[in-house]
Amino acid sequence: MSNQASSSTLIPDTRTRILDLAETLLLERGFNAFSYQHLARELGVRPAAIHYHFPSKDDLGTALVTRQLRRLRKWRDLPRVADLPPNQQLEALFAVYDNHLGHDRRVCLFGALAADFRTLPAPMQAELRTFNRELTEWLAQVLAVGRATSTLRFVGSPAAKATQVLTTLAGALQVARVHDETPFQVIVGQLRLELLPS
Amino acid sequence: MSNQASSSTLIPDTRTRILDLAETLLLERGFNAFSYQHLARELGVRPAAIHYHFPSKDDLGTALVTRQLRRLRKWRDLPRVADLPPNQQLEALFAVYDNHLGHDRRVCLFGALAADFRTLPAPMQAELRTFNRELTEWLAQVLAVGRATSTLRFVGSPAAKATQVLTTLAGALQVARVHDETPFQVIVGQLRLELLPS
DNA sequence: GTCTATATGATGATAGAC
DNA sequence: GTCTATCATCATATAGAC
Repeated sequence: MSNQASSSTLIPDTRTRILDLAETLLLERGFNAFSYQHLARELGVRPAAIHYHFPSKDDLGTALVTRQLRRLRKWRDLPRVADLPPNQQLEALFAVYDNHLGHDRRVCLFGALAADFRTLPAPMQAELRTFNRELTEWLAQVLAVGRATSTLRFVGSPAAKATQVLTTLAGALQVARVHDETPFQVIVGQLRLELLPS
Repeated sequence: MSNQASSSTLIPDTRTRILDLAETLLLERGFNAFSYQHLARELGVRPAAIHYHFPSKDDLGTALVTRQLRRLRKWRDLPRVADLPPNQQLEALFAVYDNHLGHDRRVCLFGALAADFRTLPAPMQAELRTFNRELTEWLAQVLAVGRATSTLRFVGSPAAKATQVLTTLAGALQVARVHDETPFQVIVGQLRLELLPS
């Protein structure tokens, strides 16, 4: 723990370098499409070196989701996000997905793991459920306040709309992967058109 | 070709049995999560027997997408679908996704392949793009007619709305996989609420 | 504490038997 | 034409060197 990502040093330690690379491969190719060999080759070490930091691939996968969950909570609670009006919180959410698009059209964590879900280790499944539940609850709250203050507009319950919007955004990144950026922009444009009062 | 699925016999030939099982595994576990061994064990043959019918896994994968594309075109052109009014065509589409849900919460073809897209062979990628494009074009047409005849209601272009709705449906099956059927029903309920005039 | 050499099994694919 | 025995390679994982 001498050189963590959270410290002030600029050079990440091996553990963090592994996590960063694994995250890239997960979001760009899928969990079952990269191996310890891929990681090791890219990092200039032997596969077993990865096993030291993450005994099994299950451990690595779980660590990846746990880190993302930690990031979600941190992001959500940032003053520059938490203190925004609901319509701008929604835009901040769009910006996160747009940022994925800019990083070589990465899909989001949920979109990367949903299809292969049944092949994932149980702890990873549990963490991903928590991740999605907390994100949905956050957006439901944003939507509820937004409608109450007339800065957002929609029919149905805030919880239902939150589930729908997040599902659409996850899917939009997948469509962008299969085709190009256009459908993503089209979908987000459609969401804005529907949610933001004219 | 002595015993094809399209013939009147009830016992599918080996090739069709392979395709059916591979399709199940693809939609329930993902393309990179099943092997020729899995197929062979289940079918009671050796892995190399699969290689006879589909020389490489790439060939098998491509055949799977091609078959689904053929089915899509057939379904779309069925009188009982093509002759419906737009709102009922939309319901017919929902029924297809609901049917996936009923089959052990299978995701749709697109949802199964999008995350791992970059690891797929080029012909498979091309077929999946065609599949998604044709489905979107079909729905866009349904939506256009629906709005013109006041049986469906939405803002934005029919093409944009079609892209959004299909993306949402694909995502809804993925959410159902990760959690349970509830979010799927919630999302489809939300789509009905928004698209069908009250 | 950190990593390398090595083992064991699964993977996709070939050559050849029936 | 259809499938089986076999292969080379890659997968994850362990035991042990530094």
